[in-house]
Amino acid sequence: MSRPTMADVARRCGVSAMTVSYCYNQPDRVAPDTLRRVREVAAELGYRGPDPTARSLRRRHNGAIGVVLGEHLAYAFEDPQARRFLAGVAEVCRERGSGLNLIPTTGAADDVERVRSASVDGYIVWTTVDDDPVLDVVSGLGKPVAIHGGPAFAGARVVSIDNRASARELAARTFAGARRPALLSFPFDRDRRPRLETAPSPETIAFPVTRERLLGIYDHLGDPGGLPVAVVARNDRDEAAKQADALLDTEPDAVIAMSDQLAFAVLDAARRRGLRVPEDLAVAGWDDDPDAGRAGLTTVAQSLFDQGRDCALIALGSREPGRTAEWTTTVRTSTR
Amino acid sequence: MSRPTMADVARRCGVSAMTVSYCYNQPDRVAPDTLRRVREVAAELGYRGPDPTARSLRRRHNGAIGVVLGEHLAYAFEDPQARRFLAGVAEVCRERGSGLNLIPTTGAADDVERVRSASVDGYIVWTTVDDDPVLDVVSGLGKPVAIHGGPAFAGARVVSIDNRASARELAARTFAGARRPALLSFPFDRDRRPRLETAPSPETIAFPVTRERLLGIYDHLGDPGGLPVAVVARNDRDEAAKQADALLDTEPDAVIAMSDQLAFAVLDAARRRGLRVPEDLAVAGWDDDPDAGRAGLTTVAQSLFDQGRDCALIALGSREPGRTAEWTTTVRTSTR
DNA sequence: CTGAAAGCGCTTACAG
DNA sequence: CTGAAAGCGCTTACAG
Repeated sequence: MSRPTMADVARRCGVSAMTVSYCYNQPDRVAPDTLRRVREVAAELGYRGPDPTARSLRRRHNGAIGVVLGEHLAYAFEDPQARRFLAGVAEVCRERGSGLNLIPTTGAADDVERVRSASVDGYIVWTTVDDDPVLDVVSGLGKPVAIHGGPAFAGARVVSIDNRASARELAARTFAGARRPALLSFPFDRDRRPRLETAPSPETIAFPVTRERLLGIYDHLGDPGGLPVAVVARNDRDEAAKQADALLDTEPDAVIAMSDQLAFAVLDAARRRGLRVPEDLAVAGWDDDPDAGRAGLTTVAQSLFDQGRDCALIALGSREPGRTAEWTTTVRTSTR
Repeated sequence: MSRPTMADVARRCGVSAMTVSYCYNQPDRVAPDTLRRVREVAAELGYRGPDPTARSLRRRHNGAIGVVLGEHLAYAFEDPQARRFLAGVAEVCRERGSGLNLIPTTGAADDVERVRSASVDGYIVWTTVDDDPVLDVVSGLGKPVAIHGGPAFAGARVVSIDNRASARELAARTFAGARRPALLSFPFDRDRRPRLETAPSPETIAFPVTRERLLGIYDHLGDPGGLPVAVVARNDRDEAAKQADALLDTEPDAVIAMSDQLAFAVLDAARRRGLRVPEDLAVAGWDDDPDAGRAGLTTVAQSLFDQGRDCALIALGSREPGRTAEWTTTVRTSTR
């Protein structure tokens, strides 16, 4: 015999399968003697409890949520903010006894099927582009969907700060009195090609968070004029060094970076050039990273951990109305 | 009507359910006209494809592996080696179209049930103790199990370097000519209490990797005598600063650390005290971290990424005999 | 190229 | 306190 089933245990005990089922699901309802017998026989047969898949089918409930990551898993683990977010998701999963299914996607053709065929009760989408086919599939499944950072999508709820408003406020602070503002930006789209642009059009940006922040900055500037915008391949301090340098080559006197990691790259580059911060160069970022205080960095503080929690609650079917996440500008010494 | 099922599509099409099934699973076998009809009707009804749970039950195959993490998820993400390991696991999952289920455990009572009730085809166990009840459950499920680093367990395969041999060799190198060797160690057990011990007994150590490395060091020393052993709470450079200091207070002239992260903590502490490396203090670690070269650190190189791959292949049921992972000592300038 | 039937292993509302 | 029956949504080997 291969793995014993509930029916095997029942037969061997001389009881019905549903009595065995009750032993695992509502042991109080079963006579103590029966319970003991069933447990003995189960141990003897090597039966370890109800098959999770069969149980899920019957209960119409998987006890797991899927987290769709718009990048390689290794990248998601390397990004400090992604880690904080996932830690928040994991905390809720633990509280609720729920499983956590990681689904990395990279834009490949089989992404959609891998996402669809995950046995989960709800989805969280992390880092996606406006036209991601995964959004369409996931939102048509009749399961709850939380999208972090956007885009808004019918059948899904977005958890995000108001990126545009935060960018507007940060620009007002950082670009005050500046003559040559500049921006170090997250990638525009999935190809993640690093480059230097001038006042790019927001419509060309596929990542909603990036686009909203650019829009907020344009809101403040009124006319983006010749705003230099360096685009990094990903949110990594060391990898961004080159683009930070390219940006400083344009001789800005104020730089907004789309994260503290990128802002650190700007501060590193400024130090190499002997620039004084904030006198020669004002710098600001997002996230209020643990190192931001030490670095004196002005930044938009937000809790990715809490946003991870919110997304998990949504994916688990909590009915609370999605509220916009909180943010606040923490002003330190890197701005004038 | 709630979510449409395959039967709904079949009825609406005037075909049998199994023809619809074939449309999704073996479309070549279906007449082109039928295929088109079925797809049309499915789209119309909002049917997105076979239910993953029902399919899994029927096929007796979940298309996912479970990774049991012996710590909070946030910790696993913070440890560079854990990240490399998981990246290796994820790579195989992508190649095979398999899902990846993360199951953090902390020694709590409900760990066992959460692990058992995951709908997965195989397990990987990362960072566990000898008497972990999870090992017992997982190995009795009739599913393939890979344990990283040990302990050996009936019904499971271990993927690991020979930690004892590597420690012996590293000790021979690092402690050569030393009069006062010392050790900065991983935690001994799940309570992860930082402390300073003297020549602790290997039997008191619940984590197999830690124990094997201590044994290898004792092999070299012959008599561990008064070997100072500082124990950290976890594998984190900054958090280990305090224990590194406590260890240097014993005035050793050679320190082996159980990872490069911990070795960096020793180098940091040595720098603060103005000690010359290796003249005053020899230092060595494990892992050959990306930063180890820059730091001139002698270390036992191993690929956690490849070990992650191996574990994933085992968990997916690959029949290859488990081979011991490779390691090699990379000698740099931190030892004499 | 398509279908009738069986069955994956379990849980549930209902009787008794 | 326990059981007979139905059914969760699908796939498969077999006929035709």
